[in-house]
Amino acid sequence: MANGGDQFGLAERPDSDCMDSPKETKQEHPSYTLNSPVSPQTASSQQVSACTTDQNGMEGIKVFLHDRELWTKFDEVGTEMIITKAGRRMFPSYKVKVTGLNPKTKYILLMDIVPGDDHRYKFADNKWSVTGKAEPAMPGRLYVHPDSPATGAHWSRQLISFQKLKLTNNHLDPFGHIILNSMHKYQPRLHIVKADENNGFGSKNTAFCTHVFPETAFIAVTSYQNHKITQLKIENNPFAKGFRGSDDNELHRMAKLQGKDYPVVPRSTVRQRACSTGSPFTRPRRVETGGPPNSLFHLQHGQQPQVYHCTKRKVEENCSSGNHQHPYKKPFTSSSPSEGESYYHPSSYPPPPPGLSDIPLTDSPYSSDMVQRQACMFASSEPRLDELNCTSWSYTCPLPSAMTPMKPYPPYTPHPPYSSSPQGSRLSAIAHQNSPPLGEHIDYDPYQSQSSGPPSQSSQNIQSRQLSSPLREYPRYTRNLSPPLYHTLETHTHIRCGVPEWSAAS
DNA sequence: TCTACCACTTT
DNA sequence: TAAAGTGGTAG
Repeated sequence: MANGGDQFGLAERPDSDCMDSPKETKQEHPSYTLNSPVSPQTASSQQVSACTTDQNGMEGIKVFLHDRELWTKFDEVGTEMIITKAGRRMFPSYKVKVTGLNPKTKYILLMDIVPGDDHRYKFADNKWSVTGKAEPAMPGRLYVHPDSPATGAHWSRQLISFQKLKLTNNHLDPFGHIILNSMHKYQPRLHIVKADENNGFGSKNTAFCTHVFPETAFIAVTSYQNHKITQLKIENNPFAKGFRGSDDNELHRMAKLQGKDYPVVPRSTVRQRACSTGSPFTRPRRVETGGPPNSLFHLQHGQQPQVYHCTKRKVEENCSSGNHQHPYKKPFTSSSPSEGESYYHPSSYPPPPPGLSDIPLTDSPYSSDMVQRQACMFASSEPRLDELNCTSWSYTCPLPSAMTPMKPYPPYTPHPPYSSSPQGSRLSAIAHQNSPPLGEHIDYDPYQSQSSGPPSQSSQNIQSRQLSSPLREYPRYTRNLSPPLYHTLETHTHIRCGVPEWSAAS
């Protein structure tokens, strides 16, 4: 973030590597990619990392962050996202361009937001600093893109926008919004899940890959802390246009708002004590080798990033009814790719977001229905996709085991009373895996680009963790439930103790 | 730290 | 025109 890095201490990303972003005028940056569990892959050392595994058909997928320049601006100051009881959209909006998808294969695109570390922050003296240990992570929720499932051709056609995703601090949120804790750091992640008939969502080996753009990390707040962020929001968010203008205008406007006939000093002015550009949070620099930033999941020394692939498996019949085309909704109206995008490496990591298995991969009446809804949130379920059944959604949230293939989990238990559940889907595992604070669980080797190695311990660890991790059971949701609920998959994010990925400035 | 409300804006 | 998305403010 700030200072060329990021305010939160995420590893820096190579800037120069705007890879081949097709036609886009703006640069796109590939995200870090982690592949599903089956076979570990290594991210390419280049800017564009792609899923290279040839086993699950996810190889070659590249994701580019749209408007990366804007994200970077925020990141340099220390991005803050407002969270409200009713739910607040993210700004900048999370939009991506995806390439490398098989035009005829169906995919489900979803997002989740995992803890960036296990700290609670405070903003004082114009800087963020750690003020304590993080609150227990909320049940992770997945936001399934409303167009899901859709063919690769569809996803590749235009910018994919997640702008309707909303953040809330209401732990009992009934709308399916992503639940976050204020003053905590988070990292959005994108998951691409293969949804063809041979790779059903509920299958054990659902192929998927995860992409993480470090510059999209942010601290959740109930009101802006850093005035620079406020100004950036006002300057760039069309809905905040009313707050733009000259100082005089602002004074008059505020006076009017306050029913005063005299100018008042804008709060921003008062509050805004020369914000220092630097932020206490500096992301660890990426590995010396210069590979892609390993930011999120900081690499352990000597460890290589691993990409996991889920093996394909036939979709359970009841889950996937085939490939009917689902009526695509209106094309994204979001700015065209040319507006600028940052690329990022696709990171397909181990566990897909929890609850993925619950998402209808194929067009089924149900999926169609989903399509019509905005966001599909999924309550995370079991860690294992294979166990999910499409009839009812039973969500048990295990600890994010799969996330960290290489290391054992520290004794951190965000959600103490987990009821063990025999079930677990890999997808859900993904969610769980994803849940842990970034950087701690995923060992990601930016340099290893092609998958070649055996799953190694990763998968083993994942499995063992899944087995050993306590599961939390959630009520079963039937399709008769209100729409919002259906779209939400909750996953338990798990905060681990350990070295914060984003070093806190102190 | 959080919430409800406000005026203003885009959609 | 209505609905929804903005940040600011008071409490």
